[in-house]
This record gives sequence, structure tokens and C-alpha cells, in this order.
Amino acid sequence: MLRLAWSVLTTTQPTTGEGTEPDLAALASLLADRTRASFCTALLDGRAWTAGELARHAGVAPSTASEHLTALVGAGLLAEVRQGRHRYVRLASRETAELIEAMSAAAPKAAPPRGLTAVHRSNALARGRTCYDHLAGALGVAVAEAVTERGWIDWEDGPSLTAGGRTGLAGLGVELPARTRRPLVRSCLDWTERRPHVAGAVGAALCSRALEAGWLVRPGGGRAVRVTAEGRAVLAGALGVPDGVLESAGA
Amino acid sequence: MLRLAWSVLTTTQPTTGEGTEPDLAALASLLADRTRASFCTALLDGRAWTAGELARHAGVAPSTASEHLTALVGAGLLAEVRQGRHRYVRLASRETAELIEAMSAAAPKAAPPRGLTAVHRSNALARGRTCYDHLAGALGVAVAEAVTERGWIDWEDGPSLTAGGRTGLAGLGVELPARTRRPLVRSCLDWTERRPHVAGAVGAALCSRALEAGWLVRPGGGRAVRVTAEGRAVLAGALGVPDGVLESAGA
DNA sequence: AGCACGTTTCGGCGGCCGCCGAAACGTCCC
DNA sequence: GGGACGTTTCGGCGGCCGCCGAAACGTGCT
Repeated sequence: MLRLAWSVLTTTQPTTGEGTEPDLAALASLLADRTRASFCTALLDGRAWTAGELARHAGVAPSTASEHLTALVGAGLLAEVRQGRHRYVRLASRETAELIEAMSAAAPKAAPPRGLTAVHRSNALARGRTCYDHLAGALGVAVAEAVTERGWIDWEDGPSLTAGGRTGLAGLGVELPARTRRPLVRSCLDWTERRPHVAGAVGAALCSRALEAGWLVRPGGGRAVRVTAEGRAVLAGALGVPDGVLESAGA
Repeated sequence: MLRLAWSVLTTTQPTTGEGTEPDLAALASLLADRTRASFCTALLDGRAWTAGELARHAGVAPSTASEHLTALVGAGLLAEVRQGRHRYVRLASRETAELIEAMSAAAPKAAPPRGLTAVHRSNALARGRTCYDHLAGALGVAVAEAVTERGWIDWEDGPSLTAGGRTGLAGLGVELPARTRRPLVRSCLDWTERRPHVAGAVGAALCSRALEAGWLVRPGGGRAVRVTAEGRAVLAGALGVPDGVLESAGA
């Protein structure tokens, strides 16, 4: 499937033959451009954006954005839905999101943002944000450390959910999905904190529960999240998240 | 550390300020070149190569290879050791290897290799190879499925080592490392088979044990591995790996 | 000391690619 | 139907970057 999509881009005909090596450079080339990379980073919020929104977000002409989107969709990194005169686009899969996430963690830090609003938005992201389907930023790291402190997650030999963690999550109304091959809890290196936060099925379930229950809200409509008064009580009480983090991630 | 190394490349001065977003495009640009990508792929065997070896491997002039290596080392993706007139270079860390590995799995398949020797080498890689520190290719996937069949690894809620698996591995002389934060068993999508094989601490320990015990050898000195007669007996007997795979991965 | 060899630096060439504006297309709304 | 709007296609421009060869440097070997 992915291979077929790629054939649109490559000039030579890729055959179905076994043993052909992966074209690492072709994949990297797609993300090697500032504009395309910013598209993917923006789409890490898990929502579908229109072509025009992405163009404005990246500061390029609509025509330029259109060409980039065609490339990313053709490569199978993005999935698109046409609705009327709009072209909605989102990350193709959770695997794609995890790849971009992993690359972001390994990437160098860019120059700091310019402008007051940009700085403000950047700080909001550093305090608390979603990373496709789980929590990240200072808030995400604090939650990870809190549940570790409570013995919900054991980090020896890789992160794993303890029995106590299972009941603790259930007490919060967090419903874990039916058994799949997806890891229950996965470690994900946070690119602002340089410390791990909780991803995987547990991270996703906890995050969606927090948004659904109103413990967290998205003020700007983007990736940034803010802790509500109710959320503050729950996170401090049930999880033991330090007040300092909750304060700065609230308001 | 990584950030410092990056400052060599970036023209603007990256500050230490919090909240700066990762420069995804900068990282991707490093791998967006055929030559640099082939360097990284070659280095996935975990060994240290000299600059000249990599140049010949990629089919470029030594001067070109030198410049690429300076960029990759400066970015922190590669680590170098100077010995006399040689410049030895290897992947900087296991995390770097895992990133390249993950990207390779998501990358499109390149055009099939040209030439008899290239095809031969490609087929050898497809049959069995190492992926930094664990087994991959048809052999790696077969081993993963065999240990699953034996109940050594449970895939529900993510891969995990069972108690039976722990004793089974001990019986083979496979010594697991002291407890670390590294996952014991990690799933890694094989880019030839499109099915998962076993990575993580267990995958690494099993692979190193197999090489140390002479069950596997590296005929070409590269990433390809071959099953010896002794290894064939062990893998078929203790793990239940099908004969068909062992036959084609042997000889 | 002298030579061989691996590596590096520097110019310069060539190609690729991201950008925009203009124009056209299709959809939605009045 | 007509106008507004989101999107797309196409030329053309400009810049970046990967490549090589030549020359220089440093090391090891005889």
C-alpha cells in the first residue's frame, strides 16, 4: 500500500521483488524541507487541517502548500479528504505520528521563536501539549513521574503497567482498549523536557479521558492544553502531580 | 551535548532558551541525501567503518565522503575515532540506530539492485542479517514467530517476555543484562518481510549469543548472517524454527 | 629519508528544488 | 447567475548542495 503510493513519486518503476532495500533518502527528503516539516509538526495535534490553514501556518503561498501536500499525500505520509472546496489533510496513521515524534526528539533545537505572540505560543506548548494522542511537555513529564511515584508504572526492563496502575486508572474512569498488539505503555522522549513521558495505549486513554472529562482544555484549538480547576484537583489528588506544574499549566 | 554539536551546522546561534521547537527539517536533511543515507544504512551493522570504506561502498570520491562524514559527526548522528591515518566512524548511539531503523521501515522500497553481485548480496540480506544488535530478515522474523509459538514471548498489550521465555533463554546460555530502562523485548518492523522481529535487550542478547556460540557467522563481514550446521540444530531444536528458513539462510 | 596511502581542503561546476505570481478550475453562497 | 473563495497548474527565477579533481597534510612503513 505504502509502496504503491510511493511509485507516484519515483521516476523509475519500483518492482515487487524481494530484497530491495528501503529508500531512506527518499523518505527523509520529504521531511527535509522547512515547510513540509512544519506541516507534519502542526498535524501532530491529530486533527485534520485544510490546505489554506497549513499555508498560512507555514507562511507560504497557497500554491506552494498545495504542491507540498501533493507530495506528502502521494508518499503516504498524509491522508486527505476532499470536502467541497476544501482539502482536509491529516497524518496517515499512528505509526506515521510516532515516526515524526521520534525524529523530533532526536532533532536539534531550532532558533528560538521571534515575536511576542510566537514566544507566548511556544511557552504554552512547553508547559503542556498533546503529542498526537498523549500528553507531553512539562505537564506530560510531571504526570509520568507522578504515576511512577505511585507505583502505577514500573520502569525496570522497560515501562510496564502494574496491577495497581490498572486499578488506579480504572478508578479515574480511564478505559483501556481491548487487547491489541499496541504496547500498553510506551516511553516517549519529550523534546522540551528531555525526559520521558507516557505514550502507548495508556497514554492515549489517559489523555482522551482528561479531555473528555474536562480536566484539560485546548485554549488555542491547537496542540497546547491547559489544566482546568477541576483537572487540577484530580491530577493533584489522584495522581499526585506537583502543584507548581499544575499552576503554570493552568490559568 | 547534541545541541552543542548542532551549533556547528546552523548559521544562527541556537540559544539555550526553553520552549524552542525541534528542527525536524535539519535532521531530515542529513538523511535526505543518497550518499549519507547509505553511510548510515551501512553503519547499521554496528561496526566502525573507515572513511575510505564508506566512500567505496557508496561509490563516491574520498573527498566527498569526508565532507559528508564531517556533517554527520558534527550533527551527533555519528561518533568518530581517529587512529593513525584512519578515521573510524560508527553510529553515535543505540538510539540513533533505532531511529534509522524506524525510518527504514517506513521508507519506500528503492529500485531493485543492478548487477549479479549486487542481487546476490541483496538476497543474502533478505535471508538473514543483523539490525545493529539484533536479528532481522527472514531469519529474524522466523525466530520471532518461533519463540512466540513456544510461548516465550506474549504479544498481547505489546511484546513481553514470559517466565517460560526467561528460563528458555537461560537454557540456551543467553544472558540478559542487569535491569535497565531499556525494554526487554521490543517489536521492530522488518523492511524485507513487513512483519515484526524481536529487538530490545532480548533480541540483542540472543543475537550476540548466537554469534559468540558460532550458531551464526558473517560470511561477507557485513550485516548478512549465515546459519552454521551447529546453529541449524540449535535453532530447529530449541526454538522450533522451520527447516525451510534455516536451509536458505545456511550454506 | 623517502614513499605510499588515507584523509582533508578548496574551487568550481551542474542540477535539483522550493518559491512566487498569474491564470484557471470548482464549489459555495447570495 | 454572479461573485467570492479555496485550491491547483504552470513558468520561471534563484539559491542551495552534492559532486569531482587537484593539491596539501599527516601517518606509517621500508
